[in-house]
Amino acid sequence: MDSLKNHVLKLVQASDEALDLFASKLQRIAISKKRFLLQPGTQVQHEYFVLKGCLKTYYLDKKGNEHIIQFAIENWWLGDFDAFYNGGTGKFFIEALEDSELLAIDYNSLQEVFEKEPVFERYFRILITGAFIAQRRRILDGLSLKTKGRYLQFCEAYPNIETRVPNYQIANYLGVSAENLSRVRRKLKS
Amino acid sequence: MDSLKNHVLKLVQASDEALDLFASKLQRIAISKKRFLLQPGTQVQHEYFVLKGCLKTYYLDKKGNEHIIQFAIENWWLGDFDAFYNGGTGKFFIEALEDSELLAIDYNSLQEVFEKEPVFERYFRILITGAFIAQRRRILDGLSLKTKGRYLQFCEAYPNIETRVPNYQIANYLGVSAENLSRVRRKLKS
DNA sequence: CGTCTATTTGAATGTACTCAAAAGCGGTGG
DNA sequence: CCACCGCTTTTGAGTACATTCAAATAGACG
Repeated sequence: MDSLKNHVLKLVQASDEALDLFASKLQRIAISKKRFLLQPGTQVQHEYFVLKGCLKTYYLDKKGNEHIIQFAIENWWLGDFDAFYNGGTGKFFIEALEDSELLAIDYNSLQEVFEKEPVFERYFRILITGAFIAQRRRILDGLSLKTKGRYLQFCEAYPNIETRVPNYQIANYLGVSAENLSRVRRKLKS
Repeated sequence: MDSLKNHVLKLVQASDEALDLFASKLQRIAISKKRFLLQPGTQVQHEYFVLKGCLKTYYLDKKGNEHIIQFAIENWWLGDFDAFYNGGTGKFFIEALEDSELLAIDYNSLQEVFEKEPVFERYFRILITGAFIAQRRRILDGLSLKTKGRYLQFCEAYPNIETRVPNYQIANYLGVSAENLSRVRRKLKS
C-alpha cells in the first residue's frame, strides 16, 4: 500500500484525505505464478498496480502465437486499458510470471476518485504520459534498430526485468525469435 | 479555434469560462509545406493542435535514415512530448507535409490551465490515454503482422491519412521498404 | 512538353525465421 | 548424492521474406 502512496507522491502533491480516499477504493489481490489475472473475451473492471512480483500482458493471435505487449514489475500499473476505459471485452491475457501481490481499482471507484480528488486526474495524466513516451521510444527502437540494438536498449531500460524473465520471453517482447536472440547474445559476449 | 473547442467538448464537460481561459493561451501558427515546426537539439516549448493540414514527426538516426513516428492531421495533437514534459532538447523533426494551420500552447500556460481548470487535466488524461491505446495497438500490429496486415490495418485506422501521404512515407511509418510495400499492394489488388 | 518526384519492376543479397535436435540447467525424488 | 525430468538455451541447416541497388515507368506540376 505504501509503495503506491509513494508512487503517487512522486508525481503529484496529494493531501492525506485524497490518499485515504484513493486507498479506500483499492482492493488487495494475490496471484500465484502461471495464473491469469485477465483473459480475452471477459469484461475488464479493474486496473492493477504491482506491489510485488512480475506479470506479462500478451496477445494470442489466430495462429496461436503469443505476442508480449508489456512486462510489469513492482510499482507498475497494468491492465487491458482499451477495454477498461472504452468498454467491451478484453483482448489480452495477463499472466503472473511470479507469485505476485497487486492492488486493484475498479472503474466506478476510479471515476469517483477523479470527481472528488482531481489531483488523481493529474496523477494518472502524468503517469500515462510517461507510459506514452516510453512506448513511443519502443516503436522508434523497433523501426530504427536491429535485434542487437533492441536487446541492448531493453536491458538498459528494464534492468530489473531482464534478470527475472527468461530470454525467450524477452525475444518475444522484442519481436524476434528466441534463436535469433540467442545468436545475437553470443556475439555480444565476444 | 472552434474545432479544438469541439474536440475538448467531445471528451469532457468544460464550462465556457474554462474554454475561454484555454483559448486565451493558444497561439495561432501557420506553417507551409516542407517547413519544420521542430528540429532536434532545440528546446521544446509548445504542444500543437492541427486545425488544418498534415504533418509528420520523425527521427533521423545516425546513418541518416528517417523513421516516421507519427502523422498528424486535423484535430490531432502533436509535439515532442518527452522534451516538452520532461525538459531537455527535442529528438524529433516535425515537418509539414501540406500547408498547415496550428494552435500552440506553451508549457507554462498549460500548467496554468491545469491549475485553474482541472477539467483540462481530465481532457489531456483522456486524450493521452487514447493515444496510448492506439500506440499499443501499433506495437501489437508490428509484432503480430507482416507487411500486408500492417498496411491494411493502417488504411483502416487512418483512412484520411492514407490518401494524403505518399506511399513511401507510409512504408517508412510501417517499418518496411517502399519497394516491399509496392509489391504487397499489387498483390492486394488482384 | 520537360522536369522532378513517386512508384513499380527486376535481380541479387541478406537477415531473420522455422524446424529439428543437442546441450545446459535446476529442481525433485529415489 | 546422483539420476532423471522438464524447461530453456544453443546450434545447425534450409527457407522465406524483406532489403538493397539499379533501372524503367508513371504522375504531377510549372
